[in-house]
Amino acid sequence: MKSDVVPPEVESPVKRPRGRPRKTVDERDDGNRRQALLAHAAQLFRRKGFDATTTRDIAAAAGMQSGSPFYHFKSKDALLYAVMEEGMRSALARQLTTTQAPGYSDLSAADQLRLLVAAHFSVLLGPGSDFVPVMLYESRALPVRQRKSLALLIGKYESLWLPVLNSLHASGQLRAPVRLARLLILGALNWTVQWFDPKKGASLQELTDAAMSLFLKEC
Amino acid sequence: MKSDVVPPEVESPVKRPRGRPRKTVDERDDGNRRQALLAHAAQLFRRKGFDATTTRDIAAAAGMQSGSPFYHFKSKDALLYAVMEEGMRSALARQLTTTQAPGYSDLSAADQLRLLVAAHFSVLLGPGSDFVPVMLYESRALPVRQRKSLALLIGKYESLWLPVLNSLHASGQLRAPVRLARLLILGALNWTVQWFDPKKGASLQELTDAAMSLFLKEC
DNA sequence: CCTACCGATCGGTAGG
DNA sequence: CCTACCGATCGGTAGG
Repeated sequence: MKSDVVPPEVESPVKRPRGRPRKTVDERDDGNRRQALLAHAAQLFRRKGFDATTTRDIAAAAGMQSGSPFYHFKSKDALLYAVMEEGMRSALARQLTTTQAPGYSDLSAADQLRLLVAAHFSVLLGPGSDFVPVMLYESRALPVRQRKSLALLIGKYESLWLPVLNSLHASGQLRAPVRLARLLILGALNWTVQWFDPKKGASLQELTDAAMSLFLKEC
Repeated sequence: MKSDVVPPEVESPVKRPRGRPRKTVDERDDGNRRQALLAHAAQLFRRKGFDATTTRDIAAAAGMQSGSPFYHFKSKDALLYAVMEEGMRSALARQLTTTQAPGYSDLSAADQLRLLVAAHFSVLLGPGSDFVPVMLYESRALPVRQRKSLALLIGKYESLWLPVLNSLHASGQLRAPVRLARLLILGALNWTVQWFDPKKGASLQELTDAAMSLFLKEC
């Protein structure tokens, strides 16, 4: 197919007043259209993976034409990064409201860990939780630059677990080295994305109980 | 500039009669070329993911031209499946030689679990271990038909853990429900693919010790 | 296993 | 945000 048929009717006398919108920013804040794109992108990235999801898929899911996502995001990578950043932001916010709630510091270390685990599961498996799983399982698709930027947030999130784990290690309820214990515990939690189905089997509560009784000695 | 570089030694009189080889089979067993394709595919699938790896990448890594992988595998999907099947086959073989070794049944349940964990880590993180990680992290890319076929092998592998875990549960060394415990434990182990680096940090031995002391009560 | 392709698709863009 | 594209790439194949 060559360039032969140009429809002559598409000639508007009134051009756009000030040219096209700036393209130098990664995204524009045009309200809910951008949010809709993010939510559908998160869902599709989670279900099919980043590479197997086309920008056309995302546009169609949001009710747009194929080129329109690029009005809101300058590239597919930028969309992925926005999804992941939103995921980390919500995970961090959730964790902070947990640890800063009144009475948290009065709890036993075991109960503190239980709250952290429950919050982690909630943001990972609860309703509307597509952003964090995408961050966990698709970060390989991210350019190195942005991966490092995300690593800062991840490091902050992981460091929030250390005081509790140190305390449990000191009291003998956690015997494994704290650094390895944190990696193994978070691994067990993160892997639930692969098999947990809220509509059948165990509840989030039972899952949290099982994790606690698996990790802690309390004897 | 094409028909002059045919090495005369590959011209076997009994080789191929004429025409092209049958295409009805998924693969042909032509020895090490097929194995080389599999190994390079496993490595690339693991590092970049299935969708981000092109059949041209694989061909180049194996020193072939872009169309040649399709002489050995009828599709990119067939290559992925072959990698995964090889992964599961080696994992099962490893696990069976562990549990059927002389003296295994005389060990304590805790020591039996330790052997299973060590074998799992070996096949997951040891030298030349690209096949199992691909199976763990890329099965979403597999057509449903073949995914179900793999699920049989996976179920068999997972069921091998149940006797040991049941025994530990009965003796109080494992308090979590066995079904959930198995999922959480294997999750913790499988996630090590994301962070374990054999060239720095802990050794496989230390990793196994940490996992055992994290999961078991031994009190 | 190579050469020489093809049809389809995809990320992205010009211009409005 | 839509229309109408393009250049590049990719899985796969015909024929030897």
